[in-house]
Amino acid sequence: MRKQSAQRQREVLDVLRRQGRPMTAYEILGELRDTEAGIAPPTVYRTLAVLTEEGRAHRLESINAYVFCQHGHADHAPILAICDDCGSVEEHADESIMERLAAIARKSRFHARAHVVEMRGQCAECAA
Amino acid sequence: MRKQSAQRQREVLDVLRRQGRPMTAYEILGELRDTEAGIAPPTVYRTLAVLTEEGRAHRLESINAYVFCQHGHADHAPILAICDDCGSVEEHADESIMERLAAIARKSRFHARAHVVEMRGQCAECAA
DNA sequence: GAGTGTATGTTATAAGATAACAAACGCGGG
DNA sequence: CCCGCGTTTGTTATCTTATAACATACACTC
Repeated sequence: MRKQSAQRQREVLDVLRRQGRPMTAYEILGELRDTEAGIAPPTVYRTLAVLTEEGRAHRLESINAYVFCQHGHADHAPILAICDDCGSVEEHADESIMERLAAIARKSRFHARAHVVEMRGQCAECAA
Repeated sequence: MRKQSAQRQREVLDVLRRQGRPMTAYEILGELRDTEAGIAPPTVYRTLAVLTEEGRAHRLESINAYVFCQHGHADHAPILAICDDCGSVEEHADESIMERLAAIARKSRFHARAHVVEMRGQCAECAA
């Protein structure tokens, strides 16, 4: 009755894609429980760790939630614009910001392994 | 027996400055309890909300902690380099990154109210 | 088919944050 | 002066987020 992690990952990713909005780990857990009774938080967190590591999902640090990765951007960190009104997230990429961050890191000899770039505010629709 | 919020804010800021490192809300709470017995989490969170709002302290979204603001940078968001080994934080400012973010927001008509820019990795000392 | 290393499941609890209500203060009008 | 009322602060309880620690099952090799 155990599941291969690859299958778990697909399931979680499917939930995120279906919903198309940021979800907390516990919201995802709730969805998974519809089809699989006894599943517990650590399972979800472990799966999300893999998915975010691989860039197939993103963690929204400022709201403790996760979204499906829109962009197939291989390795550059996403810029996430989070609407505080409707909860939607837009994903952007910008090479120049990443370069600039790299430059700052170089200058202070900081070895960056991960970046977090988020904007909080109102999306176009909610601001209208 | 009540305290003016201004005094509370000074106390919290003093703790953060004294320690010179990121602290969680509960760590700050612990320090405050040394001098003031019955203080509770909401008091600390409320004070931190004011301080971060005013830019006198920063919240580290990716590690749920707070630091004293080094820079007196009036209104531009800080770029925070967090060392995962020793926990130190370096604060940077970079106008061009903020402009670039503003440009991205403009293009998608996103109304940004706050920015989060963090780097996670190893500081110069720990990488040496 | 026993031994061993790794992946997954489970239980329990730690850590972070806030809702909801209560009490104190401060200030303007009577 | 002191009453009423809005605002700030304190308190209790609870909710949400996340993980430690241990248990079990599987996969692979010899």
